[in-house]
Amino acid sequence: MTESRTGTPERDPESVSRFVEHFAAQLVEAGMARMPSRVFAALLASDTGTLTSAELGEQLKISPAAVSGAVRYLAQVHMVSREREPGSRRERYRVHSDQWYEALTSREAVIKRWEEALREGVAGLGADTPAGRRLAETLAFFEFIEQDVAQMMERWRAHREQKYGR
Amino acid sequence: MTESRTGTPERDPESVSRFVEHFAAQLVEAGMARMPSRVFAALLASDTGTLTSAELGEQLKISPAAVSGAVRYLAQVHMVSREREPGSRRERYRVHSDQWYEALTSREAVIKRWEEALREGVAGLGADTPAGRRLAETLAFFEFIEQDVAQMMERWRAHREQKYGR
DNA sequence: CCTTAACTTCACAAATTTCTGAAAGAAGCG
DNA sequence: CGCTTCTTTCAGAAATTTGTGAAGTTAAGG
Repeated sequence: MTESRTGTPERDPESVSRFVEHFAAQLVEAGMARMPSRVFAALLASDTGTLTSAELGEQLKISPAAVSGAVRYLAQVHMVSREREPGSRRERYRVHSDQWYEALTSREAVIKRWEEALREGVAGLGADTPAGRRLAETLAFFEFIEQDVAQMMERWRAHREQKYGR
Repeated sequence: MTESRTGTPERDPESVSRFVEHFAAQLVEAGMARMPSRVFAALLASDTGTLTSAELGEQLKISPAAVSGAVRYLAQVHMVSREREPGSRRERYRVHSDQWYEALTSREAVIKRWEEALREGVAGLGADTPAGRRLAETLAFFEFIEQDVAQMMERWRAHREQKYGR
């Protein structure tokens, strides 16, 4: 990696942009809206893991309105958190790894609603019908997953600690 | 559950439809397109776990073209499989639980592409930069998940076997 | 208080996606 | 073969989603 004379590794905007757009495209393909995907990718690729609205707008060439909307969504699904710079009306947005891993894997709210729909389905179709049994088994699967994913995250934390040091 | 005089549990189309639309709505909210979601939910709620194109079209009040498109997508992501009724040009579509649990949890292709994008990002930004390190850790997380999810599915199969008998 | 910087909301134009009807394409069956 | 039944493809109308500029809101700092 090339370095500037200050000792700070240089950030090639070209490389950053290539990653941001490429990674965002994958998120879009997985069902996430375009702006939130791009904003999130930009945060991931930032040095400090935080960016202000203005920085996001400039880097991604989007309006303040678009930043606002994207960030509202990302905060809602706990993929980023918002911070107020003390003594300023400027806002900072941050990716915090642990937080977004959780958001990604558990999707708790989503799974909970799937389970709810399945429970109603079992009740409506009858637990003793073939379809009812299928729905019940699907429900059992989700319940299992939900519980097991929590354990998986613990294993991940242990794994990372061992790999990167605490 | 009420039964008809034939001994077959009755399927109240009203209940079926309520479930189908409700569950499909959750899938849509999770990022899946509307028609595939509805078709999939209808299959889940069917007695045999299979339906023909015509049945799907009639039940969901959609055109043959819409069925075709939805089913093409579902087959592509391995959530349903297509079968040819022997001695007929009629096609049947089937949900097979194991199959779609796999599809849902692993999303192998998706994760692989995420990993690829992250790897390029690490290379482009430099593994020795703060951002590069963040991407590398994210990559490590996905690699860990990918491997652990496979084990989770084995645990599920064991769990189910014990719960429902093989 | 007033000014001003920053974020948010809103209405709308543009782009995209979705679903349909119609036509074309397979494949069984005589 | 050719008739018939089913499925797929395709062009386009309709609906939805997206992103913007402009106006509105909030709060810091005189």
